[in-house]
Amino acid sequence: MDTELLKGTLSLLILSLLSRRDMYGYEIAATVHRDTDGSFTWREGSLYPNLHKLQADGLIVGEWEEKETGRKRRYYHITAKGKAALKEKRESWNELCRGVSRILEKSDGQA
Amino acid sequence: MDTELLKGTLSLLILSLLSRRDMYGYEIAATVHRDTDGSFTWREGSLYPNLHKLQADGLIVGEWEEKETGRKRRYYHITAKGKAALKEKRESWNELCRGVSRILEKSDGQA
DNA sequence: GCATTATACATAGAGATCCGATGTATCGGG
DNA sequence: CCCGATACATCGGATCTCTATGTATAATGC
Repeated sequence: MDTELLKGTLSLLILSLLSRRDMYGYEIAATVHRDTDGSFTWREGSLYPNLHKLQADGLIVGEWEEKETGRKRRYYHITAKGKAALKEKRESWNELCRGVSRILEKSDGQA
Repeated sequence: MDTELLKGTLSLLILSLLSRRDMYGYEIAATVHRDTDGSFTWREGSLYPNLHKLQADGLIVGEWEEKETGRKRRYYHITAKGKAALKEKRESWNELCRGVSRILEKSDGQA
């Protein structure tokens, strides 16, 4: 996978996942990895700074939770502002797909 | 349009356009702008450095041409290496679309 | 019991990309 | 004759993701 193409999709997918339910960082990465059959593998160096940024922008909020038997995890919850941002990012994504598809289809069969 | 998502698509689309026919820089930008109904607007600061890079990597070759009545333009031609790279980038793009779609669809209706 | 692996968070530095600003020069229309 | 569109180019900045590294705890294997 050309990782360069991934840029910008991280925030979109994190927000999308958190719209399902609250999750913690490690769980988010594992879910994406599983749901894409291993196509997407996010590194800690990409994931955690992005989560901090989304929180700083007020799109998500994180809270430490210590389960009875488990270890400490920081669960993230999407905010109203985050849901609005998700809607916009979804639309941007669809617009990007449409645009790229049009160019690729017009050039099809000539490569 | 969230320009962050555009990253990585520039090279893909340039190669795709040049697989139709030879084009010069300004024409490439104008074609993309037109074919996407204005969704994509590439700036000179993105376009020209990228063309130079593609040429440095041997994926395209450029040649100055001075038409009888026109001004000087640098026409770019895709190489065999460029066509191979285009094929790979197309596949990466399809993989990205599949992956993102899966995540978004699973989360649909909950945002 | 003890070592290794998986879980779980975090940051620093490097590399790559795209954009805004700026510069040069030519061509055509009013 | 000026101005906008055409046509190329570069620089610096902002942003993103990755690699590498660090800390700490729980579970697993032997």
